[in-house]
Amino acid sequence: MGRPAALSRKMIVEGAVALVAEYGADALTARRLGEAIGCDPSALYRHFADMSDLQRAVGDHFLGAVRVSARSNEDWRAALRRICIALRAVQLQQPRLAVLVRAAPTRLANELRITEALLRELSRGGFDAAKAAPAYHALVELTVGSSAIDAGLASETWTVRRRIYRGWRLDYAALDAVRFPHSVVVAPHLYAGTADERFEFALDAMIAGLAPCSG
Amino acid sequence: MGRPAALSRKMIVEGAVALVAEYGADALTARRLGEAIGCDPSALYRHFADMSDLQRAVGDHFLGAVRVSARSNEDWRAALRRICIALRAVQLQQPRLAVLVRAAPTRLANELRITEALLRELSRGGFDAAKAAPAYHALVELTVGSSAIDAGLASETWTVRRRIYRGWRLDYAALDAVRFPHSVVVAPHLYAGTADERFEFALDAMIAGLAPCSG
DNA sequence: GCCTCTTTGTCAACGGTGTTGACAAACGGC
DNA sequence: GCCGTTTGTCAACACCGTTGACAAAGAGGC
Repeated sequence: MGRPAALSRKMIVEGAVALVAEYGADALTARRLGEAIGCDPSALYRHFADMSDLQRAVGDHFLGAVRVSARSNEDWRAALRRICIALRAVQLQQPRLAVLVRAAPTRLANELRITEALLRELSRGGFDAAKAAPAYHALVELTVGSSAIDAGLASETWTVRRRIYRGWRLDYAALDAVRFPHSVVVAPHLYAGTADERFEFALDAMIAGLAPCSG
Repeated sequence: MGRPAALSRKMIVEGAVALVAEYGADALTARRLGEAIGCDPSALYRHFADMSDLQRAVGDHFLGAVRVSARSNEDWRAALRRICIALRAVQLQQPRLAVLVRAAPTRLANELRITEALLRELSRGGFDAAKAAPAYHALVELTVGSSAIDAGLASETWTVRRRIYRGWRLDYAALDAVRFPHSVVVAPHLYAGTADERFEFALDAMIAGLAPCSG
């Protein structure tokens, strides 16, 4: 009953995804989305409580790109590593949306799928329920948190990022060697390589620390 | 020469800090700050490039609360742990400002101080320059990233947080046991305890993973 | 067929944001 | 006393999320 709906949550999310894919997450405003899908901005509020509600739905849509299915002959550590790296890659693609996905578990379809996969691999690694939960939280905090840090530069090109990192290294190297002796010494190695490499180093350390000295 | 300055970066930051301390980081807008310190909003732009520049300065001010000086009879691991926990605590106090501090190294006074301290402790733990840098990045990514995740609820009371966590646990427990078998089993342990406890578990795992099976 | 109820999209508006450009005040140097 | 420079003020621009009143359009009861 009532006036027939010209819009739906699904249609709105699809329009929003297209908008974000083309113009970036900053373009995801009520007015721009309304113009893109041909409706008044306020019509969105008939289907979503507020913009953050819509943003969560869009963010979960992007999580759909994370492949979590088990692969043959893949160690549970390797599987955890692969899933976390894929999760991070998606977060980096849409940093603005990642902010909302990470603020609280959305418990939407794709997030649940990823959570289930991580817990599955931990179970395969011998973690019982009580031990899997803190390990899961540790992995998610590192993965999602790392994405938050690197998201700011994710939209820059590889060349620009390298130049920025070099600038930071030079800044640390130029510090007063009396007040900042260790910073000056380590400066050449700070922000070396890519952010992905730094994350993978941290991830490997975390996985190693979760299951110390065991198979 | 020129008209004498009634404002200064320092005065503005002090006013901004007072504003944030009293009304929260959301209150840190050009108009509200201008009203608080008795100047036109646009005057702020004579001293800061834009609002994010000002926010970085305010964020660094709050980092001043992190005590980094070495303590006697403190293991380097314990020192790293203590500094990271203190850094996280500050970030959680001002989550909105933390967003900017973590986006890129501000290389402002207090951030440099903390960086130097972390590198100092890693050096004490036997890390040479090439090994200290990735370990430093791993610790910062975990610490700052974890803060980002928990910041959303940091302003709630202990009671409210507990209720929210319980709601999430119940949501995971109520999932379809066929599609989400591991989630359902682990559900009672997800978001158990406090966010601080979860972070400290992750931090201990990370520190253990950085220096595996050694003294 | 009509009347009513409910849903849904439109419209205009409110209060807020960061930021900019033109202008005036107030100093130091000549 | 003028001149150039710095600095604060003012008004405005272009946005933002969100809300309340209103109109369109179907469903159900009579």
